[in-house]
Amino acid sequence: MKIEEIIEEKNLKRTPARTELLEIFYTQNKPIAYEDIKALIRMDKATFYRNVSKFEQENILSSFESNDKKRYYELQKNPHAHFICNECNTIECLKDIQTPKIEGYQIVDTVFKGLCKECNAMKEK
Amino acid sequence: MKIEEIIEEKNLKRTPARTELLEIFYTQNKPIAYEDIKALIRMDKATFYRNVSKFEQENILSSFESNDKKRYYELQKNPHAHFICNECNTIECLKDIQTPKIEGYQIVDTVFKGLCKECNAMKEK
DNA sequence: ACTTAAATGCAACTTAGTCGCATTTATATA
DNA sequence: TATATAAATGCGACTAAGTTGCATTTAAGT
Repeated sequence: MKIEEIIEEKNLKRTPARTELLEIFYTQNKPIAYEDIKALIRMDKATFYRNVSKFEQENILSSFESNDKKRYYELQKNPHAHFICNECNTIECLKDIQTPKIEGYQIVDTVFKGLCKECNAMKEK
Repeated sequence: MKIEEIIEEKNLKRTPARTELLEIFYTQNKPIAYEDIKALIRMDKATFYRNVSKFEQENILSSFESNDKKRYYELQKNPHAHFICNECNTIECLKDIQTPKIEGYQIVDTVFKGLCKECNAMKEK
């Protein structure tokens, strides 16, 4: 689906800031925080935060907080779980892991925390 | 296991601040953030953060970040997953959900995000 | 009692994220 | 095509979580 279609489908105003943001989220195929994106965008940070917040309400983006206190945003097409390593702090997309269902709840995102493959192997030695 | 035993088992110095902190974590049987605890403790916030950080290194506590940007800490005895509601922001302990294993990784904590039972039922209507 | 490394308190600092307000702009309608 | 208006933006000030450096205190071994 094209960016313009997403914006219009949700009855949002099609502003340059929003197009710019969604284009970046489409290109970067991983969760990104404001810090990662700020050099690429022209809008004010208040505009950034207001827009991602709106996108989240509209289920265009999902987000989670990482160990570094920053909020990471990602497009909601192809939802998948994430793994945050407590040792090296990298964030990994787990596209092959299916997350469990919980009766009555609606799960939008799943975050596992612990030791990633590399750090875990390191520790075994 | 008693608090004194935990501290000594990990070869930590037994200070009043640490005893106080662990006593609170034992009493409160849910994840707590600095804001929740600050009225109850006498230590400086730097001491709080340095200690919970140390406790985490020693696997006495685990932590995760919630929607409100705050880090929540919880004792590591009886580890279990958590559910954070994107609507009402409550944090729920999922003691009956067993978290999936991932080959090669060590999972310390699992956080599900989405709509809790109440908010999900509300939305169905 | 003495020694010493570790823990603490304090104050200054950093930075993610928010908010109010004046201005601008996308879109609907006449 | 001009106009009205609600929504979006930029700016600047603000909030609060968490960190850091440093001087002082303290737990624990000898």
